[in-house]
Amino acid sequence: MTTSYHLIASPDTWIEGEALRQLEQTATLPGMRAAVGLPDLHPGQGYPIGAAFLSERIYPALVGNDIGCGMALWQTDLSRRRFKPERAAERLQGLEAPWAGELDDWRAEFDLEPTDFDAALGTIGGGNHFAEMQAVETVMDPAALSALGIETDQLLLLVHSGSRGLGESVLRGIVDQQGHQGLDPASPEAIDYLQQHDQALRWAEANRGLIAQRLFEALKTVGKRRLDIWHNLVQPVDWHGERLWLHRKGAAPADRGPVVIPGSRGSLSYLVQPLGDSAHSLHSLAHGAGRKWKRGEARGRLSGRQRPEDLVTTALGGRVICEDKELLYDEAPENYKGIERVVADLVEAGLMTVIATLRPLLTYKVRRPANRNGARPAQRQPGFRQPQRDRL
DNA sequence: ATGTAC
Repeated sequence: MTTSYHLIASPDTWIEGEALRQLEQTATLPGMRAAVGLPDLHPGQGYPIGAAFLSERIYPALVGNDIGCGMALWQTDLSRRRFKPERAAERLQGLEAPWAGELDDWRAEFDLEPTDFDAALGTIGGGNHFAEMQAVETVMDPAALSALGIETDQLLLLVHSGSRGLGESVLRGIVDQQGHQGLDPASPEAIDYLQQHDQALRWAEANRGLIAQRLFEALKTVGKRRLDIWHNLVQPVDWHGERLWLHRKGAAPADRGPVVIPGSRGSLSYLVQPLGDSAHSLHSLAHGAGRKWKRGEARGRLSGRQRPEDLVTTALGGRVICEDKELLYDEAPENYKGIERVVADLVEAGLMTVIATLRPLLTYKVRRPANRNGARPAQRQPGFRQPQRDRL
């Protein structure tokens, strides 16, 4: 069966040919009913990222390895006026190490069995994952903002992370056994995969919660969770009376209330209100700006123009903690499409409205990465330099 | 994306 795909993006939005080819190819998989590319669509490992798929069968490889990856937003009680990014950065240390506290309460709260990966519970991970202190920049919908319980004079914490090694092991387990084929939802393999997948969703949610708690403790504040949204998952849906499977791979849900669509660390993030009937978009939205350049290409592309010390401050005046040079280049704002275009596409498609924009003040990625030889600790990060406000 | 593959 060949299913046509639907792309939600204006002609002005640049989308890589390889991503479209992957979207088209994925739409031809057996049992596929609908495939939607969102404006942050970009190539993944065989399957595109920034897409949603509706199918009769369950495709673990479409969800990918980071099952349960998503965004969570907290309201803190830190005054935005009194916040000193450099002081806060000094307090944020050792978040890569296993959490020293007791995990039993976390497991109980999120209904988790102990796993071999629990030492990573409460750690951010690599790639595009981060924890970021943000300030409300512009409010477009004050009523929706206060309904969410968000105060404009106190900082927010946005956490983007997933299920770390656990999701990876769940995917590897099923792919080693079944390859990339779609699973019959009634089969024992599918039932077993879904049970592990659902646990990985809860683990990822708990992970974001513990990451947030560790930052709150370091910054001597507290926070209240305002939303926690998965963008990598598969779930059953009732589609006109039929039970089908909705896969989201880097796609935020449009049917779970407000979501945050972050830009790169150098641009604003958008807190948005999904709208109305979004069946043609498979009840999905973009999950971010979308990469423009592949990981690993960035250093070669940028290192001639920008040094590491240039990359630890952003055009919006934000401070970045990232002591892994490769990662610092890989996640530089230049690697990402403009979030403004992505957001405009979704608004013009009638899929959402903007509640508020959020400004990144301090982005935590990683300190002291494990060296390839495991020996020499990373160089101390260069000091904070005053951002160039005139570029705003 | 990942206690990464060789």
